[in-house]
Parts: sequence; C-alpha cells; structure tokens
Amino acid sequence: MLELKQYIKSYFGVVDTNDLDKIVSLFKLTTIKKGDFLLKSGKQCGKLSFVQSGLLRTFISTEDKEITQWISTKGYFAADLSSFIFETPSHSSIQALVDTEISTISKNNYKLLGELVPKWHELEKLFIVRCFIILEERIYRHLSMTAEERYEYFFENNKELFNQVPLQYIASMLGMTPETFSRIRRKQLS
Amino acid sequence: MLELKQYIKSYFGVVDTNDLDKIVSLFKLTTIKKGDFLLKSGKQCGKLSFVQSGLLRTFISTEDKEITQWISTKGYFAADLSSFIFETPSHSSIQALVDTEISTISKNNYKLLGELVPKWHELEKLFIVRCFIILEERIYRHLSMTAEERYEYFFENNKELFNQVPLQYIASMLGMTPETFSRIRRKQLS
DNA sequence: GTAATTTCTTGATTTTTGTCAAGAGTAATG
DNA sequence: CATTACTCTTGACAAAAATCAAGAAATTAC
Repeated sequence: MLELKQYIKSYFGVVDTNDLDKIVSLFKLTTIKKGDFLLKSGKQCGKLSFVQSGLLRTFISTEDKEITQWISTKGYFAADLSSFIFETPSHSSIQALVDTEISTISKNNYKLLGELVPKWHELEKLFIVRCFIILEERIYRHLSMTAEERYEYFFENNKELFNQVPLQYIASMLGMTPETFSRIRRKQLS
Repeated sequence: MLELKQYIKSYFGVVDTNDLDKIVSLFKLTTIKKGDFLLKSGKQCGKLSFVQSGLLRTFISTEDKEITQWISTKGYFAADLSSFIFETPSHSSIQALVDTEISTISKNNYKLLGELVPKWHELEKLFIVRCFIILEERIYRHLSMTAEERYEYFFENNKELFNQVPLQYIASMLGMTPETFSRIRRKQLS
C-alpha cells in the first residue's frame, strides 16, 4: 500500500499520520487479471480503485462502438464516480488491460471514512475538484485543438502508454478513429 | 435570494433550516451590467456567483480566438473553480451577456461555511461531484457525436438560449465554427 | 511453433468541418 | 435616424477526418 500512502500525502499535503493509517487500512490490495472486468455497465460501482501497477480502461459501450473515457495508470484511480457516489447503475465498464494490482475501498468503508477521519470530506472535496479540473482541461483541448494537436499533447504527456496499450483505445479517448490516429502517428514518427 | 434557497434545497435535499439560512446569508445580491466582467483571466477568482436572472459567459482567450466554456443561465453557478478553490490566477474570464442579477459569495465567506455549517463539506462535495458529472457527459458527447449531433442535443436541452445569446458563443461551446453552426442550423430549421 | 485472432496500417474515396471573403441582417450609439 | 459596429449567413474552396476495404504485423491460444 506504499504507493497509495504516498499519493495521499502528495495530494493532500500534511495529513495526520493516524488519519493516514486509518484511510489506507480501509483499502484492500487485490489483483485483477488481464481482460477481467472490475465493473460492468448496469451494475452499481461498489468500489473505488487505486492502481498500484498495471492498467485499467474505463469505457462506455454503445450498439456499434466502444468509447474509451479514461485509462488509469499507476497512481490513478478508477471508478464510475457518479455510480459510486449516488449508488446508481453505472454507465461505464472498467476492464484490466494487463494484469493489474489495485487497492480498492468498498462503498461501505468509504462511508466510514467520513466518520473516522475528521477532515475527510475536505480531502474528498479537494480530490474531486482535481478530477473536475482535469476534465475541464480536456474539454478545452477538444474545443480548441485539432485531432493532430490532441495527439501531440497526449503523446508528450503519456509517451510510456503508447507501447503498453492497444492504440485504438488511445484513439477513442482522443476522439478520433484508429485510422486517423495511425496516420497522425506516422507523420510524427518520421 | 429565494431562487438560491430553492436551488440548495432541491440539490442537497433536506438541509437544516438554520444551516440553510446561514448559507444564504453569506451570499450578497448584486447586479452586473451587460458587457461587464465578473472575472478577468490572470486575476484570482475571488467569488462564486449564482445567477438569479440573466446570463454569464465563461471563456478563455487565446491570441487568435475566444473559447466559450460555459454559459450560466438562471439557476447555475459561475466561477473559475480551480482559481476559486486553490486561490491561483484564473485562466478564464467571465462576462455578463445581458444585465444580470447574481448572488455572490466571497472566498472568505465561503471558507466560513466550513466552520458555520456542520455538514458543509459534504454538501460541497456533492455539488462538485455534480459539476464533474456534467463535464464527463460533455466529454462523452465530444468523443461520440458529430458537430450536428452535438448541436441537436444542445438545442433540445437549451432551446431558450438560442434567441438570447450570440450564436457564435454557442458554436464555440459546442466545438465548431460559427459557419458550421449556421449551416447545421439552417438544415434543422427546414 | 503454427493457426487464429486481434491490432495496426495504408490507399482510395466520401463526408464533415474549417477557412476566406463578401454581403445581409440586426443592434447599439451618438 | 443614420452611421457604426456586430452578428449571421452564404458560397466557393481547402483541409481534416471518417469510412470502407484489404492486407501486414503483432499477439494470443492451442
């Protein structure tokens, strides 16, 4: 659970050591095999998962295609936040792209955090604000950049992903077809 | 401040009447004239504004263009959340599109809420989660829909906006040029 | 290690969207 | 009310991106 502790420290700054231990103790380390689902759409998202190692893909399926919303790498969380918080059926599915180690906390334990850790809701708020800002920036890129510029930006910030996951998923996440992705990629390589 | 009270009630469900009064009392009703700025990029966003009546536009300026991120109608909030929460310079500007009545809370008063209202941070969290979900859905539409489909969707849900604001702002918000917007619009009208 | 499956690339073509430029319509100002 | 500034529309064209189809390349499974 070392990674998780470090994450919380670095994200929330000074957290009381006791509180930190309480938080981390409610997470459970598990392993999920490549291809397995952490969450299927329609089910309630009953846990929040922190990636210790490996890769998770969050996506939405429609009749004719899958839209990849997010790829969670080491140090990121994965969940359908809406489903997790409001306990509604999830629209998204989450699948492991490789064998993945995660620290998960169940919704029940998550609720306990509010009681056990005095400043929990404040930390939680900061966490979600950060998620919000990430999405805000992402929308801005969709409004202001071409497919090629979005590729460039993503590549610069996630080079290591390009030889770890099927590129079609990255293409989908960036809002373009695999063919367009491939053509942009060739240009950038040469 | 009636609208604001109703908003809080409907969003957060049962809130203690005392708490509700405390929250609302920290907001101040003001008027902002058409064209005036509520926030300029580079400045810190020092307040959170709830639109009682009128329209606010949140946008980002680049060298050659303006990207409209959001238009706040009656019953919505406006702020650069990142700047407001973390007290950093804002990337966005906010401008009134018509004479607008807003209930604003200063950052200082906002901080007081955490002390005055026991469950504040929980309510705050729920508020931000809802903002997060709105963005998540918006990204999904960018990943899965064409300009025409995004137009359709927005039109169905915001018909009243179309004869209140310059259409170029809606076009920008939907990630298309005014020309494309105009052409799609003609198709839909016929 | 080979067959089967999936993923990626490439070309040809179509569709969508953007750009540039000009003009019409509308609103704002003195 | 006339002039000035926006805003919207339209056309012609260019560029970007999607689609369809076929074949390589890489992975997975037996």
